[in-house]
Amino acid sequence: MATIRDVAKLAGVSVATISRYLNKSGYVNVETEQKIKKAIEALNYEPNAVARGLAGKKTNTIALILPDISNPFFPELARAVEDVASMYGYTVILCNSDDEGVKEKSYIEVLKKKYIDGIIFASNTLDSADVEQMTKKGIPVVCLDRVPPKQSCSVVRSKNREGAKLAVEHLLSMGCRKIAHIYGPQEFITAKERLAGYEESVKHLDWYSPTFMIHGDFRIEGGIRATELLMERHPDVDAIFAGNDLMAVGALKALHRMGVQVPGQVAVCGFDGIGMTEITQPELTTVAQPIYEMGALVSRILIKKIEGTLEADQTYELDVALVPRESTLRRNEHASS
Amino acid sequence: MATIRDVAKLAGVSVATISRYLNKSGYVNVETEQKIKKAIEALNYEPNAVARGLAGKKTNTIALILPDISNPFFPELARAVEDVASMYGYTVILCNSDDEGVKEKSYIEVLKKKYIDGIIFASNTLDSADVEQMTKKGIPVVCLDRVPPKQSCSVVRSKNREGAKLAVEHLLSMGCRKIAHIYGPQEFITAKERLAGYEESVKHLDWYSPTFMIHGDFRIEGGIRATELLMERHPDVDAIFAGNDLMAVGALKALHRMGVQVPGQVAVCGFDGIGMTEITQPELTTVAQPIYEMGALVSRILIKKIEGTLEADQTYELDVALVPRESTLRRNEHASS
DNA sequence: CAAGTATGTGGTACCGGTTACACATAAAAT
DNA sequence: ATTTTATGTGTAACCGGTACCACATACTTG
Repeated sequence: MATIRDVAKLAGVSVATISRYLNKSGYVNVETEQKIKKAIEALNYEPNAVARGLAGKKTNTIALILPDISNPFFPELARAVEDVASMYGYTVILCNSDDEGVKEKSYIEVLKKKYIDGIIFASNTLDSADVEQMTKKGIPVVCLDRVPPKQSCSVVRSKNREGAKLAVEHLLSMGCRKIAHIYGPQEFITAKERLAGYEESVKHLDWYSPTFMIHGDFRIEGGIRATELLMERHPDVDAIFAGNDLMAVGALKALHRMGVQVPGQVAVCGFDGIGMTEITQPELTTVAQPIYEMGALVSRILIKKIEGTLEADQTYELDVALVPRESTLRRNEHASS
Repeated sequence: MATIRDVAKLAGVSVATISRYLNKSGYVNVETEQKIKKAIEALNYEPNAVARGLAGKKTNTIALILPDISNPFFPELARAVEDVASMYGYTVILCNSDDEGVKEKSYIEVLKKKYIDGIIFASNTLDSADVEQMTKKGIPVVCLDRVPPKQSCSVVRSKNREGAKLAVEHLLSMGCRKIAHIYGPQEFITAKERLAGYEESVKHLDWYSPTFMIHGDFRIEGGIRATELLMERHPDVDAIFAGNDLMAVGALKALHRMGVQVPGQVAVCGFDGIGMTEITQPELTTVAQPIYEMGALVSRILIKKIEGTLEADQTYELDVALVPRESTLRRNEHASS
């Protein structure tokens, strides 16, 4: 591999001039430019990114820390992050934290040593102290969805509370009268907000009771167990709003096993809009987050922070959209509540 | 951030000694060791990975180039790769190639500049010339599943032909008599081999005809279209073996739309063993590849090559396993063919 | 007792870039 | 005519490590 000094020698100029040429910083004469071009061509020269990183403390690398890439919510997000990053000339490091603070911290240690330019957090546990520490050390951080908006960094999230309301309204409009909610672990702000939205929407209704709210783990298995518990406790429910799509899938599975018709006897609605919702039978109604857009946005924001184009930390709240599908399709549409 | 020279100064020794201590290379006196430890502690010193990378041409970073992380086959694989990598102290860079040669090459360019230690290819287009070029430049490459085994690098793959035979045999044992195959794009060696396995298994049967082999694109949509075409052409098929799970899901969807019972009228079997197969209705029988194990293995092999523990390029063929589920469950089990 | 070897440490070139600063020249402004 | 200012280029320190080599002791060996 040729180095900048080789190029300098061949072009008959100094390394400084080459560097200036490469970075378009400072003056370079047109003729010199030609000579340099030729030399670079001839030597097949590629500037060494590591050396650049060391000298400039910038590596054009960002990290994406998420709980688990094999959780179906994240691949699309990761794809979006990487698409935007690569568009801007950045490379993406993938980290699976399993939502464990220890792992997160150990990743951060490594990433700092590697002069990573910025971090996207889609993982949970980190408290704002940690984040602040990062940003103070000059490493921009952007958080995604799952972080309480104590403004120590920019945050991209979506309207969970509103989404939950959309779901409940939709179910009501479909004629459902007893709508249960399977909520996710309350450490997740998303789970909390969705639960709150649900509660707000239903608490004034005559059938309302806290026993319609059942805990789940944000995974299929949890959705199954919650649904079993629910149907035992309230055989008369006619709708389940799950705190995320995975649990909704679980609900579907459980109901199918019990021989309960969906949407005939019980309607089911999820939240997130992951691809899976289109392959269940019946297809799953869901409150879709714009997953790809969220990833693209979070990536763009991080890069802007890195490049100094953006200063103020801000919270971006993206709209969610109800995607009505078969799992909530009922004959008596638009019945009055 | 403290540097090695700060530590040296505080400990009253030279940087060389610190370096020796850090890398456990060469001698360091026990007492000196204590002083160094203290100094490191006091300064909260962390060696700079970029500087190390520049000096040692080793970055403890590997790249995973795959077509698209949002293809459900890859998240689990990526997870495995990252798990193993992080266990060995490596960091993983994620690249989505969309199976486009141009993108692959541009990633490779960047990765070389970054002194990446090795590359895992789960992407298609690269020919062995490219791979050879890499390995010659001292960058170890390991290929996954989708690459023709012209031995220019180590390859991890699974037994596609055998898997296809398993699928056909299973369908036959379930009493199916006319088994169609939706094959994937023939640029993919996996698709080719599965097709070959299918053909071998059925060509001696009296109903065999090339018209039972239909082209699909390895995605849900392609599975749907292929199934529609197939059912029009051969309304009498009683089983579909799809070249991958996504197309099997498509088949399921198409059949459901047509009002064809699965497995009653038509049994469906996929290939890959992605998570989706457990959430369809009916659940999908599939020839499961050990996806996580493949990822873990490929990662381990790459790291061994990087660290010189492994020299000879080898091909690892992993076993696949038929996972029988509802989509092929037929009354007349074990009927004779 | 001289030579050889294991132990311990320091000086410094080097990895391959960036960039501050000095210096030179030509054109524009005063 | 002199001072600015814009243009163009080179020298060398620096980023923060690694590792080769020299050198100094303290024991073994022959």
